[in-house]
Amino acid sequence: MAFSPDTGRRTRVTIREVALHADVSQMTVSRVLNKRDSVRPDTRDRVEAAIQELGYRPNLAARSLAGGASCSIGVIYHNASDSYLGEVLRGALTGSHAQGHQLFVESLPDADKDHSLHELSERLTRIGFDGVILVPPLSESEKVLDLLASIGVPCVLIAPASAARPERSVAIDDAAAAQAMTQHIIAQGHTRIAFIRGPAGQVSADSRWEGFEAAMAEAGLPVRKGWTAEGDYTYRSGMLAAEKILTAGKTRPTVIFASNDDMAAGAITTAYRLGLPVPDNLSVVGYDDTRVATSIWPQLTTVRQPIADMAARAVAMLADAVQGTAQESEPPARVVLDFEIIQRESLCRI
Amino acid sequence: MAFSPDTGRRTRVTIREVALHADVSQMTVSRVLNKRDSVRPDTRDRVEAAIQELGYRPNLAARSLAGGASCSIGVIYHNASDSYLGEVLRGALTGSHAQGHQLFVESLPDADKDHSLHELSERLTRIGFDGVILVPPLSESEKVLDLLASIGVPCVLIAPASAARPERSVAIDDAAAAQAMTQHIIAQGHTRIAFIRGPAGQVSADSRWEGFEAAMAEAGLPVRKGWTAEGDYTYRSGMLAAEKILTAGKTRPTVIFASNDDMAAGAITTAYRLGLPVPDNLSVVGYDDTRVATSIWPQLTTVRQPIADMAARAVAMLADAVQGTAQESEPPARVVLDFEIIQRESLCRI
DNA sequence: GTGAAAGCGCTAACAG
DNA sequence: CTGTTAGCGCTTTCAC
Repeated sequence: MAFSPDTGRRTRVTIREVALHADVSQMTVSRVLNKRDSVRPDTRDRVEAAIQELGYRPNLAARSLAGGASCSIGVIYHNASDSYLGEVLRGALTGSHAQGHQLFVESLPDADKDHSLHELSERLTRIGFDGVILVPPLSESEKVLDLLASIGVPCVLIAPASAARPERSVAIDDAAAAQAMTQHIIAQGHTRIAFIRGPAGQVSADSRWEGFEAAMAEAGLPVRKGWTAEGDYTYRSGMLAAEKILTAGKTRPTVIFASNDDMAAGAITTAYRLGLPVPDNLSVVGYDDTRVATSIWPQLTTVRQPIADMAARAVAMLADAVQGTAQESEPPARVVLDFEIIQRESLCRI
Repeated sequence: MAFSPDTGRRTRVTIREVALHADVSQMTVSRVLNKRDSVRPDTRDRVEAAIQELGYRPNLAARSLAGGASCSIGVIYHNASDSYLGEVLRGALTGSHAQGHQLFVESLPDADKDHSLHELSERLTRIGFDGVILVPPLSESEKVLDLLASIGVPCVLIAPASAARPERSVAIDDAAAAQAMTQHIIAQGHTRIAFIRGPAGQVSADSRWEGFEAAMAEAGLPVRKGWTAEGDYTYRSGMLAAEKILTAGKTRPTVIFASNDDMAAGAITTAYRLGLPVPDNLSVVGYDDTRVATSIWPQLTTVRQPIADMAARAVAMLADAVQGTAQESEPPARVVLDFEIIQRESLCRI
């Protein structure tokens, strides 16, 4: 560590000192740092040793200034999506630092009110983001997308984009995930399976439903009307949907598959109220693996989305788009990441 | 907007163009931007007009590079604190951008394992944060604090620091908040009040308990042993605590005050299971105003902490500390922000 | 393969 | 009150 002579306070090690120490030029250090061109192996080793020894860390501000490639990215979200937010921010932060971008966060109080839309429009032009990342359910709001398109701000959706939309997006394959989870449920011996779906018309909700149907058909199991309900992704709607399902007919399902964790949590509460402890008398599974999944009891068997990775990826895509690095053809506009089935206590064998 | 002649793509407006446009020097623009010194009103107006007209936005990278005052700040958290995380990051992001700092996020998988502590220690020295922000419950972990102290990394705790600790902190007055909430409950006509406290020994848990006791004493109400239970801030422990309280004696409390929202949610579930709908037959209140508070039904009456503000403040304090801007005397090492009582549906008059 | 020069956009320090 | 002169730490040209 270097110390400034006057104050004695720590001064950050710069590339210059590393160069001096390794007896090379700054450029060579920079090349090693960026794994660029070819640097002779022994030179590289010498530089890396110096970096290690001096405890050098690059100054991101300097880098992005010199590189000229930095841009300011806005993460826009809406209250209802708070469950993702922490993860999204974490991922976006990681992704933007790696590339030296400036990250901003904006919340849109109410996605449906024109008032708020105008506000967003103003803020957007005032701050002048180079690009914008939309967190669900904003990423499914046609109004917001249209607004962005009219302003001409490039954006990336963290969500399954509807096929009709030209926007870039990063998501998991909801249909495949729901199908995989349904298969997992069936593999546990269940045959009487109920489903709580999300709002009709929302791409992600529709896909999850399709995946469920596909797996049921594949297994030759019936999708009973009385064992199907629609919710709006809230805890409350999960309670109501479960009540409808569990009090419908004479026979009850042995498991309820809810399209998100909040509704699964609501279903569990209803089950208890009806004297059906989970998972002893009824299994419940969720989707998303948000915080509720582990903060309730029993903890939810659910589908995990790699939210942080998705956000990091979104940042990278956005940067490419803004800087024109991405050629019109090469990188796919829609990135699909892998999901994971997380087995916890709310689902048991039968 | 300026366009580069070759590509036709937008090029960011710089301070230079603003200066040209307003017919002043860059310095004057800079002074207007930073509200520094005195600039003649009409000059200022001219500059501001130019900024507006050109749609100028400062380049944070350049600013922090030139200012030399930037530092890299790590936000360190632990799984259990995820409920805050989104808010913390939001606030920290805002605070750090305003001052041009670099923000990093690190998670500590398990705060109690030595293994993980070593890992943190390594990462800390490797990345070389200039300072660190600790999110609860990490901010109450003596081990982590000791580690940080031994490495010599300045830190700010988002939490009530124990009086014995020298660390800087930003928090709300937990005792006062719990007392205010208890008074609010009493004002609704309740006299049979139960309390679910957090882990004994944890500063915040102890303070909340003290606040509750103080308000009860003040109102001349008894704190019954059977109506008191301890939890560990999890949903599960809230269920158990509520079960203990509600099945204890012949008379039941009319309200349960849980020390956090998760436990309150657990208490509500237990209440339903025991045939006591909330809030008709039992009121429940929480603390923190995290996401669960509004994602369950009925929504929780709770105490709100201004988490984002706290984080922003923490960033500012940390920057001061790192840069030595703060004189040993002047700014208080412990900042206390205002809380707020949020009235929702889970508490009703009696 | 490596180095020297020039500057990214901004703000400190001093002049005037 | 305002302008001039230097850089901040890094990367981009170009040379060699």
